[in-house]
Amino acid sequence: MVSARKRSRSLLSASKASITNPRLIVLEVLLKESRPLTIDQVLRLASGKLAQSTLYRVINDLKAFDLVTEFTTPENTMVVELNSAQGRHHHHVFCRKCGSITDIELNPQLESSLESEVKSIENEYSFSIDTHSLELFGTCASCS
Amino acid sequence: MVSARKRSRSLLSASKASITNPRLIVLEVLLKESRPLTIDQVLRLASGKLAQSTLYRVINDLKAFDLVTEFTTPENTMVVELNSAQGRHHHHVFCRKCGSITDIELNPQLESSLESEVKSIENEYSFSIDTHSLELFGTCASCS
DNA sequence: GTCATTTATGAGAATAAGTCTCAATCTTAT
DNA sequence: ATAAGATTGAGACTTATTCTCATAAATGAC
Repeated sequence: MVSARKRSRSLLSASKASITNPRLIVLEVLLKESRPLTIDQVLRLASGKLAQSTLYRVINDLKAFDLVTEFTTPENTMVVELNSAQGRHHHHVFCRKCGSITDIELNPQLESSLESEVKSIENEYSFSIDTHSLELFGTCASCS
Repeated sequence: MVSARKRSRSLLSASKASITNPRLIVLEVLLKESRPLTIDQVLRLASGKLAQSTLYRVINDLKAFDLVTEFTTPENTMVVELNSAQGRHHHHVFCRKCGSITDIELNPQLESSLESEVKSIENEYSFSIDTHSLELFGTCASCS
């Protein structure tokens, strides 16, 4: 098992991005947690080794390198998620109580009928659609 | 055809909410436009007859009366939408260029398989899920 | 209708998330 | 090892939303 630090390095060098401490820290945190994290969570997990402004900037950089994806919770806070090696298309479940975010995958059949529906919506409304996101809201196991 | 003002009044009285000018103005604007509107759009359409702080408060009130729904665009700005009489479950398409928002309905079959998938996700992840939202992103007809 | 009580409003202050600035510090390629 | 270029940190700034509180409007009892 390669260390998170080494994996972070190779992610950056594979992206031809310069290898700096803040970037490594953010990637390591995301690799170790392997779940979507809010800014606050990343900041806390980096335990003060990171300026807030740097974190925001680093996230934008990593997004540009296509290493992470950014989205926002229903409460409008920014969330970062590592684009895993496989990078499967997936969706999110938000817990209204504790705010936790869980990745889910739809069963492939449904996902593909969703995609064909999207195609017919493109026609019907003459939109051109490049992504979709399905979000589920409720209460997680530990909160109910 | 009943006037927007009258319809707004009866919406409020049906909700046992007190009938005030700002509330009427917001409801009228939403009734007249009959599409989701951002805060700025509502303010502009109310042409200065409404304090910004009042608008935010009124929106929260109307939400509490279950007369409107609030959500946010991918750019994180608040959007209000009237809960129409029928109040059909629907989804949104966002135009990345002009920011316009369009309501769409999925074909009922797909919507119901989505719902049964949601049920099986509830089991699999032991979440209890109360709503879902599907959002499509792309470019609208007039922008492409 | 009038009045007293309750409730909502407006204007601006306060908060909070995210972005920007710029001098100082790392990275990289040579 | 060094110079050129890219990145960082700290805090100022911006912008969206919420809060405060004195004033004004709405309601319900008479």
